[in-house]
Amino acid sequence: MSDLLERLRGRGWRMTSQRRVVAEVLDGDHVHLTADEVHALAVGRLPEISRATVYNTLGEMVSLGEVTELSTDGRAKRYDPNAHRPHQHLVCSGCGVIRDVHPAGDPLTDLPPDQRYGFTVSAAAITYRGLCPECS
Amino acid sequence: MSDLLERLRGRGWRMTSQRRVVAEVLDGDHVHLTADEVHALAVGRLPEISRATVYNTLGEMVSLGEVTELSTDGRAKRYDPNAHRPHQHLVCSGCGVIRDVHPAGDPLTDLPPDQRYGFTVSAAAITYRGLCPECS
DNA sequence: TTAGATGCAAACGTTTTGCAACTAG
DNA sequence: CTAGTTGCAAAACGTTTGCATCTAA
Repeated sequence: MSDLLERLRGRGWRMTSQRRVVAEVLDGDHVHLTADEVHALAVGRLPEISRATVYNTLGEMVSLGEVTELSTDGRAKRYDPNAHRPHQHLVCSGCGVIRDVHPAGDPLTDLPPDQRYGFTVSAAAITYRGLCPECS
Repeated sequence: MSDLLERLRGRGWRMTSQRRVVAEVLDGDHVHLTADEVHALAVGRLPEISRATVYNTLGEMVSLGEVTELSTDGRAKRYDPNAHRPHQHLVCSGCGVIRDVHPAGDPLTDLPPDQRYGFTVSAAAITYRGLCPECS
């Protein structure tokens, strides 16, 4: 729980029941959900919410920088409500579930300038892959 | 160039003109291509090759472990023929182009056992993000 | 009151699949 | 000869968009 809703409110973001429910669903869970999973859970609280609104809302949260989009698995994107605290991801190759992990050090500092090829490097993400207890 | 074709032949993989052309196109280029880009280049050498065959062939190469699939950007997957030599990726947020980089150290060793949550961790990939010289 | 959010359904880009024809071994 | 591969077209999948309606501020 990282108070996503508070942060969005604090930014003066126009609040609607749909947006609140999307934020609550995303923030309440510690695994990272796909857009469709968010929609399924949101429907439980607000039956008339549409898939398009969920997609649009998630996209806006990403643009605001309050949510991170994870394209880590080959299938649907997953959304991470924990955009402020630096962390990395542990992905199960079997079921696609994602856990946050916090290895030591900042990966950005490990890429020497002579390996940046003129790029302006601004972020680094580490994805650890393996099998979760259930899948192994 | 990493002799992808040789490796595939060495595994007794049934060789056809389509498969050879896909392997050549993928291996000949140092940027990492999308399936559609591979198809476009393959058509230049073998006009009747179909999109489905390119997709299937790339998928098989991935299953064989000779090619790595990169879902790094929100768009189409890209394919990396260099599945042996350990390396990381530098992705342009503007145009999606991907470069190989070789930072020091093995990221796997940076994830302590108490952060593995029962997972059998087998791989770690670092994605550096930024803007390439053309996009910045 | 009104700029902006919603729901619907249709479009979109990427990838997979069913099936008959073809071909490497 | 035959198991495995191909091309085609259509379907599947995740996601985005156009537009009329509705609503938070």
